[in-house]
Formats: sequence, structure tokens, C-alpha cells
Amino acid sequence: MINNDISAASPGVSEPGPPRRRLPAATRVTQILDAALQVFSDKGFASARLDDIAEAAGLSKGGVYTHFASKEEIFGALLKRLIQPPMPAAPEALADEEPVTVDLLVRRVVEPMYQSLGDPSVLQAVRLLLANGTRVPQAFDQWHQTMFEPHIADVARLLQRGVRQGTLRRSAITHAPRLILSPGIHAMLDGVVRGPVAPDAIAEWKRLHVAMLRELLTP
Amino acid sequence: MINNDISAASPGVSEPGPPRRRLPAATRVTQILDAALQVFSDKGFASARLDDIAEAAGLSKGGVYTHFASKEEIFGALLKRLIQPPMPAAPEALADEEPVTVDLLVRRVVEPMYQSLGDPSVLQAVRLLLANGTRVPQAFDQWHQTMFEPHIADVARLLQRGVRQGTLRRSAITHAPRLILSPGIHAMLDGVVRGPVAPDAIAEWKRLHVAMLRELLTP
Amino acid sequence: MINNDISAASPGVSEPGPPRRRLPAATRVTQILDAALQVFSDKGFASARLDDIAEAAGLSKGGVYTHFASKEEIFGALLKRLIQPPMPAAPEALADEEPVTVDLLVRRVVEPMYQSLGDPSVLQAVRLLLANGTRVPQAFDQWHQTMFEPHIADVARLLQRGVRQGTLRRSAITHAPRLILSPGIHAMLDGVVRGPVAPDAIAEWKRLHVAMLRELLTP
Amino acid sequence: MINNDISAASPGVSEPGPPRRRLPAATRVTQILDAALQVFSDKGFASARLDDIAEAAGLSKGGVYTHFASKEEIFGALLKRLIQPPMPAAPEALADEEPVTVDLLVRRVVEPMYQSLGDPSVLQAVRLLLANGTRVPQAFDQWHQTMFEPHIADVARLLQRGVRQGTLRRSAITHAPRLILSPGIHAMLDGVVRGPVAPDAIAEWKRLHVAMLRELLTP
DNA sequence: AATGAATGAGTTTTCATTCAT
DNA sequence: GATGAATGAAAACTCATTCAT
Repeated sequence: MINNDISAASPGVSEPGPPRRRLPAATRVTQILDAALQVFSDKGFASARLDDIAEAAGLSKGGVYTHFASKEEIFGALLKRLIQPPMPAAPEALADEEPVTVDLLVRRVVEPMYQSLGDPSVLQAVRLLLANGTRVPQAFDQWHQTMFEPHIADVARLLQRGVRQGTLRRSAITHAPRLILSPGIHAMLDGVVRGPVAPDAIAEWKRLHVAMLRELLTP
Repeated sequence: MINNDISAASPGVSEPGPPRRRLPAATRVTQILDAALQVFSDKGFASARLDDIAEAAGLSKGGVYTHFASKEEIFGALLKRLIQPPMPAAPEALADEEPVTVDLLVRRVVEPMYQSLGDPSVLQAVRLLLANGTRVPQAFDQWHQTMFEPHIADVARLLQRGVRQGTLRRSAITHAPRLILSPGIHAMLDGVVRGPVAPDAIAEWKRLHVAMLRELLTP
Repeated sequence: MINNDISAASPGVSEPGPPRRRLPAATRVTQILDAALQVFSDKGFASARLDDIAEAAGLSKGGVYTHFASKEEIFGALLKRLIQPPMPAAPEALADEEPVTVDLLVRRVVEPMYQSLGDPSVLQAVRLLLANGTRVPQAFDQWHQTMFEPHIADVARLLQRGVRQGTLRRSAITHAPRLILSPGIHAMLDGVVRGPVAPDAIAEWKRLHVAMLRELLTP
Repeated sequence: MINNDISAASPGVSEPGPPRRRLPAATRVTQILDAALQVFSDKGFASARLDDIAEAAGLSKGGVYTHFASKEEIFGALLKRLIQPPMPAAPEALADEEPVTVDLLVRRVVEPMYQSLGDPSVLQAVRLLLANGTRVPQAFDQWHQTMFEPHIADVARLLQRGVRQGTLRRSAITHAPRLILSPGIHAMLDGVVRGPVAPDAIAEWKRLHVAMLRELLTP
């Protein structure tokens, strides 16, 4: 059966609508990728419609094609932006004599993780990668390599040193550095799955995470 | 592994053929509704194929969806157009002193009806409404309100006045103005059922209709 | 987006349900045609689904095929039943000397019409024929021949006689007997279009119809 | 004339090919959902074609619609099946006097988790949920409630008791029971992201997980 | 006779992509 | 650079009809 309101039946004989502002390409690209992050992360690659992205970016579908040749290309560019540069600030080198304490680990490893958790766009990115990363298999590996491995390698080095220095106790964690991230990853998944985590919930996760590390690693 | 082979992801990976002329939306909408009237009234709502409508409108099936969200919506818009504006030209007001004679009634009420009967597209519209109107619940009521009630209200006023002026005799018709339309409606139904009425058949219906009114209303 | 209630998601793993009573074929056929009248008249031939008819008839879709070979065949059988026997009770012959008065015309012609209008299934049948009759072109003619022509022929004869006898006045109606039906047809269309007419509305239509005939035909 | 050529009216005027085996609805529904799990988790909701599901389930596309009204409905039913009943076997009650040791926790909590990790269909389900869960709004919450909360509530009770009994040490974990799952969840995510985890990798994750718990909870 | 699962051809609908303006 | 009408191929969905049970 049809829409009840006959008077609402005729289609939008849309007046052209003021052509939107012509912007520098770089700006548009950024807007489009921002929009794409939203839409891809919400619906996944296949369900995302160019119209959705265009609307979220504030231009028309055709306008998007001025900047990208295809949906795939948008996705690719987005992945590149997510994976590559800004996110994982290279950890600054450590002074040779500085002792590796739990506090140091917390500052260098734990705090940044929970920092990220507070940023919705990080959760969005993670969701995007979890849900669509397999579309570009290398993306995953690369993500892993860029996001985690350096981190973990760094952690591993720190743990070794702490143990050698006697400032850290030997523990399951010193044998498997990745474990140091587990509660944070747990919290992240929680955020991805159940929506952004409230700031005080984040603080609580972190507090417990730190407490646990202290128990495990304090000599 | 998840697969999600990129090459299998999105539809439409083909070069479109030569697009037909691009028209302003309002024009296309009109064309589509014109086509829809033909097709719907020829085959009925359910048997009408979007392809037919598209072809009759001179664009592709997909192109129709640029202007209407569904077949139902086309139908609704068509009914709206049929029912609403252009048909019932508001009867021009009557000079205060002009006497309401049978001749006046004939000119204002009877002739326009038989005029319509000669127009195939009117019969088409009526047929469409009769055959498919139940699909849009209020269509009938609205049709009635737009097509008949103003007419009848006008007639009622005229009859009152004529009786008051003594230029019309009191009659069953002056008590139930709708009766003044009955032979015309009879003729219309005949046209709907048995195909367009030949011009001289129409003339004959009208002649008799007028004769009958004269018998009933001449003082 | 999906149905909100996950718990309601699984499809009806319908237990076979008690096989419905096995009935004599003739009974079933009647039930099916009754159901078909409802459904065809409501939705039109093309939009009517076998499932609808089956459900309205109280058996399964497959069951319908036990009695009819196709949807078309159901429609055909229904038309036959509508057109053929029961409806137009042959008007009993008139005693040679009986004078043809307006009262006689009312009893023989007008009253039966308004009788029918009170019967919803008659309106249904009319709607069915109006909406779908063109599907079987002969149906229309046949309907016309069966339903109206004998009637009108009868009326024509009566009118002639009345005029000859001096019991009826010469009038537009005596020249075009079909006009005698016009207000009734008008009322019928009203019923078809706007739903069954209330009993007192019918009475009112009839009263006015009779009054009009009296004005026209009383010598 | 109205046309409505009978021969152009209804679809499907063809002799169907040999129907495949006819099965009880419940069986088919299971098969279809099994197929859907494969296809959806392989391609994601939007890229999964009904044809794929039908083929994988061993019937025709139309056949699928005998059991489900839409692709969405299949997806909903699948999620329901994944989320709801069979997975979380209710933990058997604990004898009143039995002491809650780390070993007990390992048997009741840790081992089952890693058991699941070895099961590809569990990873498949998790991946499906992560990638497409937003499509069914409550899916995530419900998943959480069904999968984790009972587990965690159970763990919380056990930890309380162990602490009271003196068989477990107070620790960050005894304050936040969910932490007991963290390394397992980390491993699961790893499996989801990088493909099924090799059995000995699982064993290694578990070994370390247990070691960590021992460090934290042994009095 | 009746049921309801299954088929398959037809039809509607979607949407990435193109291109005249 | 931007718009939005138009295309066309793919995918979802419908339903008369068949037939094993």
C-alpha cells in the first residue's frame, strides 16, 4: 500500500540547489576521507554508498569522482592515511643509563594506549580495520607492523633491560611482551563493540591495568 | 582467511553505453508520468513493468529511479496529478443578477461533462482510478472531493437561486443536485466499459440529457 | 536495518498444522470462488496472489490447484458465475391488459436495482468487472448483454406500451430507455467507489429516483 | 480499448525443472543458516549474494525465500543463533566446600576460552559479529550479555570466594574480574585479524596466560 | 484431497560510474 | 570543480506452478 498522504506524493522537483563552494583539492580530499572513515566504519565497505560518503563530505556524488577514481581508491587512500604516518609517534630513544621501571613502562606504553581509547576516531579506525581489513590483506599486516610490532619490539627491549638492570621482576610478561597490552586491547575491543568508552571508565581500566603490571613486575 | 576478494565486491564494473539526452528533472517527471498513465491504464498497476514505463518515457529503467523511489511512488504521483489540479477549472463566478435558467445549467454543468467524455485521456484516468484506486486508500475520496463535490456544491447553489428566482421549477433535482449528473455518469461508465464513445453517440447522450433537464426544470 | 527484536528473528518453523478438512469438491469450488471474488475485486487480477485466495478460502495454495488448473481458470470460472445464471431474474411476463404505470416501472425496474445496491457482493462483482473485465473482452459484452440489455429491452417495451396506453407521458426517457437507469447507475458507481452505501442512503437515492421518474412520466 | 492481453499478464509460465530434494523446514533452515554463516563471514553482509547462500545450502534462490522473508532476516536469524543458546554452556555449580584455587579458575575459565580459539567456526562468528554487528543494533549488547557477562559474574563469585577462603591472593584481578579474560581476548582478536591461530600458538598463549594468573593470584 | 517446500522466470530495486551542463 | 541525470549490470525479491509426502 502506498504512502497515505497523497499530497506528499510528487517527487522532489529539486531546484538545482546552490552549487557548493569550490574548495582546494587537498581540503576536499581530507573532507572526503573523513566522511569515508565515518561511513566505512559504520557500514563496512560494501554497504557504504558513494551517496553516503558524498553527503557526509558535503558535496555531490559526482564531486567525489573529481578527487577519486573509484570507491576502492577512496578506501585505499583512507587505509593509507590510517596506517601510515601520524598515528604511531616513534618512541623517543631512551637515555642509556635510565632505569626501566614500571613507571617508565606505564608512561611509554600504557598511557598512550588509553589516550587513544578516548579518541573516537581511533576506535572508528580500529573498527574499520577489523571489519574490512581483509579486503586488502596487506593492509592488515601493514597495520600490524606499523602499529604493534615496533611498539612490542620496543617493549621487549625495555623489559629485557629492566630485568637485566634488576628494576623489573621476571614474569610471564617479560617472556611475552605482547601480554603487556592485553588489558588495553580488551578495553579497546570493548570500545569498538559497545561504543566509545566513557572517560572515567577509561581511567578505571588504566588504573587496574597499571596495578596489575605493578604486581607482576615490581621486583 | 576472510577472502573478500576485491574483484568480487562491487557491481557495475562496466562502461555504460551512450546516455540518452539529459533533461531537467521537471520535464522528465512529466514524461514519466505521461508514460505511466499510458502503461498503468493499459495494463493495470501490477502488470505494468517498469521497463515499459521507462521505454515509453524514453529513458532507462534506472533513470526512472532517479526521479521516483518506487513503482508505487510513480503511481501515487500519477494519481495525485490526475486528481488534483488541472482538471476542475474553478467555475467563474456568476453575475449577481444573471438568472439561472436551464440553458445556463447546461452551459456550466452539462456541456463540460460531455466535453470530458470526448477526451480519451479522461476516460483513461477514470478507468485507472476504478481499476487501481483501492491501492491508494484515500484516492477515491480525494477524487470525489476534487472532481465532484465542488461541482455539486456549485450546482446546488445555482439550483437554489434558480428556484428562488422562479427561473427553475422545483423538482427532485433541485432537492438532490447530484442527480443532475447522473446521465453523464452513466455515459461515462459506458465509455469506460465499452471503449471510447463515438462523437455522435456523445452528442446523442447530451441531447437527451438536456431534454430531460428541460422537462424537469422548466418552470 | 533489521527488526529490532532479535528474539523474534527465527522463521516460523511451522508445525505442519492440522491438514484441513477434506471437503466435497463442489463445496471447495464454491469457497474458492467466493474467496476469489473478494480478492480479485479488492486487488485486481494481476495483484491477487494465489496465496491470498487460498487463505481466504481456508486451504493451502496447493489445495487450490486440486480444483483449478491456473489462476486464469479461477478468474474465468468466477466470471462465468457472475455473469451467468442467478443474478438477472428473468422478468415475469406481463399480463396483456395490465397498464404500465410509473408504479409498475418502479416495481419492475427501480426497486430491483436498489435491492442489488444493498448487497455487498453485487458491488464486489461490479467492481471486479469494471476493473478487470477488459482482461476477457467478451466478458464485458456478455455482462452487458446479460445484465442490461434484456432489462433495457424490457423497459423499452414497457415504455412503449405505457405511452400507447396513455399511462405514461412522452419524455426523454421514453425515447432513451437506458436513461431510466441512470440515477441507479450513478448510485452504484458511488457504492463501488466509496464503499457500500448505507441502507438509508440507498433508500434516499431510490426515493429521489422515483420522484424524478414520476415528474417525467406521469401523464 | 484497455488491452490487458492475457498472455502478458502473469509471470512464470514455464515448466519448472526437476525440484531438488524436499526437506523438513527445520532442516532446511539449519542448512541455510549454516550456509549463511559461511557466506556472510566470508564476504560480509552486503557482498554476500542470495545465490551464494542458496547454492551453499543446496537449493534455489527462491527456495530460500520459502524460509526467510529477506536477506536481512537470514542475517538476523543467524546472529540470533550465534549469540543465543548453544555457546555458553552454563557452568556447573560448585560444591560448597571445594576451594577456589588458581587451578580451578584455569579449568573453569581459561581452558574453555582457548578451546574456543581452536574452533574456526567460533572465530568465524566473532569476525562476522565484528564486521557486521552494527547492522543489528542490539546484537553487540546481546552478545556481550550472553557471552561475557554470565562468565564474568561467575568468575567474580569464584574470586570472592577464593579470597575469602584464603586460596587466592588479593590482586587487581580480584577487583576487576574481567581482567582475567584479557589475554584470551587479545589472542582471540589476533586470531580474528591474522587468521586462525595454530594449535601450538594457542597452547603458548594459554601457558603464558596461566603463568600470569599464577603470579597474580597464588597466595 | 490437501499440504507446503521447491523451482525458475520475470520483475523490481540498487548503485558505482559516466558525462552533459 | 561541482552537479545531478542517466546508464547498465548485478542483486534482491515475487509468485504461478509443480510435486513429494
